Amino acid sequence: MNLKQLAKELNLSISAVSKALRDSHEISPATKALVLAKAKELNYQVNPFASSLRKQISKTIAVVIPEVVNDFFGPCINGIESIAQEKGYHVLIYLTHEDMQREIAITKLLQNGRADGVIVSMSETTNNTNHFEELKNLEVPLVFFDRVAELMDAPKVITDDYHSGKVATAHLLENGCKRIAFLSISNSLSISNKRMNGYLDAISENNLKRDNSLMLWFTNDYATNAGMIRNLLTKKNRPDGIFASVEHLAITAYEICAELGLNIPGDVKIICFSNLKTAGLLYPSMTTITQPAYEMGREAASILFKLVEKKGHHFLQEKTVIPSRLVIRNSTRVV
Amino acid sequence: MNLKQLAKELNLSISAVSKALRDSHEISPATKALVLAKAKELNYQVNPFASSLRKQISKTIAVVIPEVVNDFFGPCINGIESIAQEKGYHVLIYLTHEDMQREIAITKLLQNGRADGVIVSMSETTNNTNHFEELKNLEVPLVFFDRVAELMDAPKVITDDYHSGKVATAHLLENGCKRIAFLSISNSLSISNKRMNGYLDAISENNLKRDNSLMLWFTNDYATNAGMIRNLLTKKNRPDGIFASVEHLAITAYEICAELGLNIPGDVKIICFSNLKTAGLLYPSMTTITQPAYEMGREAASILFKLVEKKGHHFLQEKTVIPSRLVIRNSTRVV
DNA sequence: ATGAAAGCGCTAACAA
DNA sequence: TTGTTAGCGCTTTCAT
Repeated sequence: MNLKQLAKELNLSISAVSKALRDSHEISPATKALVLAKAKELNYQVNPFASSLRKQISKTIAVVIPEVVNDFFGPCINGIESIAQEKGYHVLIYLTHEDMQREIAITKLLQNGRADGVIVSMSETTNNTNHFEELKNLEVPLVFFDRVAELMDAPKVITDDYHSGKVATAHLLENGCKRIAFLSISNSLSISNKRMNGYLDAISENNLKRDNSLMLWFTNDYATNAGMIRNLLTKKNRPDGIFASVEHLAITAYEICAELGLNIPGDVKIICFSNLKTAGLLYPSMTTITQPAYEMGREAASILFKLVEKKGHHFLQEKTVIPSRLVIRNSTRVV
Repeated sequence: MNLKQLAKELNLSISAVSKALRDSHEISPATKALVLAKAKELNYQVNPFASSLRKQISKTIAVVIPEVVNDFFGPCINGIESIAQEKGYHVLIYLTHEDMQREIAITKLLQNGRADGVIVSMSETTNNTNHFEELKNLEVPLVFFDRVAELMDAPKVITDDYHSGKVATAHLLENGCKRIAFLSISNSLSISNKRMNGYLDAISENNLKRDNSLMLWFTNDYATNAGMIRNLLTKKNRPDGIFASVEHLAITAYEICAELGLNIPGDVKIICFSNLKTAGLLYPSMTTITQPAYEMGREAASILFKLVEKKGHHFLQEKTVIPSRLVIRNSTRVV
């Protein structure tokens, strides 16, 4: 069923029908009604390719991400898709599998107008951004999120690690902690440092003294880590609060507490970063800070659509920082 | 950059260039080389809309799923996308948010050839399949996975719950368990029963007697559930193995064991269904059965492409059952 | 081996 | 208010 057939059925010209369907002001209400009714009756749907070819608009955006295996990118897709659905756009998904070569191949595919805009979270192995620059030069609107190309002149959506660190620490302070340990891994310095600065500022703003013996950087070896935490928790001046910047360190701490007979949250309060939906279930007495994945997806999509709708006008180049969420899960137990 | 411009640059006709680019046998090797070189130089990319319009083929598939928030649909997308990328197809994602009305709206969007085929996992609220029948009548290849439309004549990819139940139970038996409890929720009877039948058959095949007091169906209330498990574990003939058909029941059991001073896996061995990547980390002494989400995605996509490539020939209508995986996580501890 | 031309289905400028 | 027509860029048949 196409316009031609529909027009014939209605004894109207193709263009009249086309205009009626798009609610053009130059078509009489009566005709419009007629056309709409017939279109519905015959289940007419515009051919997206003809339309896109003619209008040079795809009504489609592309999302280029590493994988969809963790608790972050899934909700991101949800956020992006929800905005796209609102705006009547379609969403193409491309996975790089953390491989720069695939990322390059994918951006090639997007150089021909298949998508009106692209949302990207870069692969781990990506060490230059020429392929993204190419896209940009082709006037394809581009928004980065989470794993952003720092040096590129394009909108970026990231979480606020400093703020998260501060909020997490403040939460423990508000709950009576006086000696808060900061547990971190050292492999992504920028994030760790931001979180640590939040931690330090929260402490000084509460007129407490910084204690370097409470700040620990961990390895990739479980036994070593467990030992470090055991040391921390058995010394006479042990912390009454633990802020773990990574989930697994919190879990280890959780276990060591159990081993040492320390009560959570009675003796030690633990807070950590986690996007695990079931974290509350798993650790009823642990508080978590959640990356606002869904919101980041929505924000990235919103920015992209602004660019798409004013195609070529790169008026929005700054970084958008979305605060993480403090999720206090220890009050309710959901089963 | 389009064919016309490229042809002009080369002093060739549009059709010659087009043919050369698609490696037609009616173009001389010399010309082909010339064309390819120029195309690369000028970064020519075919316009997908013109091509699709002309060929009536989109080189795109659509995936219609409820959400991407859990540990199941994420890996599914990975599986689907990996096959699509191999085949040179693009992947459109549509989320129903468990809402039948959205699902209907989405299937409407797919009635105009935008996708060459559709992979569906139905929304919870979907109570009839007219919208899918419509798609099918339009000769759009359709494959269901996980949440399948039982009554529809279309390929379906599901997991093998009976087999999973059997394997889980057998695993405990092989590890010396004699009295294995079966913990289940009652809200999805079909799945529960299948898993239970696997459990029962494994038991009888090992010449053990069925003990109905070891089979428990739980509620949605944590306290009640905890009480039931506490009862189970404190009676004199307590089980030495627990097969939980749902993750949270296993966790509760895990906690009650701790509370009662029962050793895991020394006194009680626990196995449960879980797609949580971190399950092994969280519960080093617990074994899990994993839904093969990634494989299901790949399988669904494979079947779909068979249909797409022989469009209209619905030669593959049977159910594909993919066995779940037994993941023994207690041997290694990944941090 | 190359080129001319029709047309996929739609939109929009222009005519009537 | 409605109709005519010229493409959007590509593929493909048919001619050369």
